[in-house]
Amino acid sequence: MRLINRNTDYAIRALLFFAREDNALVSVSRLAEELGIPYPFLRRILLSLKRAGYLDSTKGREGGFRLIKDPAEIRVVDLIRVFQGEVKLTECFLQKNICPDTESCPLRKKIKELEEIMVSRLSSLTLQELLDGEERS
Amino acid sequence: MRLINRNTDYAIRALLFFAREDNALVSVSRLAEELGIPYPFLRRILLSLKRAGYLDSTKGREGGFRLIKDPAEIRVVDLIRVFQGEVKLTECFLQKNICPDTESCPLRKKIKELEEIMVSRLSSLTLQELLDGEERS
DNA sequence: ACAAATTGATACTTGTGTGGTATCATTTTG
DNA sequence: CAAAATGATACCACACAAGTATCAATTTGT
Repeated sequence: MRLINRNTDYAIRALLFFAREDNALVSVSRLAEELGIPYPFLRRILLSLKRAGYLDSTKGREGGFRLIKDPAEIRVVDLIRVFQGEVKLTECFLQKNICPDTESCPLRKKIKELEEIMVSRLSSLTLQELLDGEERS
Repeated sequence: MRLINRNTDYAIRALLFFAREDNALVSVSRLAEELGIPYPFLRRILLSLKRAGYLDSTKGREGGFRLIKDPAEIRVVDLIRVFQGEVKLTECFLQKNICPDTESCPLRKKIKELEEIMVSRLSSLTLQELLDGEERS
């Protein structure tokens, strides 16, 4: 069971790097080298982050990506949503035929409670907080 | 992202059925029909539950499985462990090369916190509680 | 002008895990 | 002694995750 997948993980690392780099323009090739992430994989991730509004980019030689959002306003839960979809602990099969009635199933109710706790915690976790955590250690 | 998979889900439903049936001997074929679960799949699940100490069985005609544990002592977290392994939100890749130092990575620390909350909540959730929840609704 | 270096877009490959099936052996009982 | 049950294990199919490859468009240093 995995809370965040590789896409999300890499995305967070990349955004932290951009933030530490003081929002400078950084090319994928440099970033891939710095972070030890496969170049073509990272490229696709940065494109997604751009489409999601976290980065902008300039093409051509000397081009690259740049952070355009305040780390204090980048929430981990939203990054998870970009790469993995909504945070739902009760996926697919619990719903359909077997357990049609959401409200009456006590197991589903309990899992739903857990889900709400997770989402609320993840919602309050921002990249800024992760940056602060780095410095302190 | 899924907290419990199909094995665990079916296992819980099966154990609840045994409990409601007052620990009587029930054959896989009957149980499969009652719960609408594919027979051979359910069979394998019950075998696992037996090996894990929740059920015993008698062979032969008129044979079947029987619950041998108090629902108040069957914890959902342990059932998850049987079918999905330890509850770990930080699986595989966060550990190895990329982020070798467990303690210094603020993201891992946060995820670890979440994991502890989940495990503690799941540990206090027993089948008896699910049974009580059913009656009330 | 033009080649090199970059982003944009998307299709492809590969490995693993989940959900489910099939088969054969053993045991019990009407 | 056949039917019906458990015991054990091998196999199959699909989905998803992780990663690769390719081609087009854009910019810039020389």
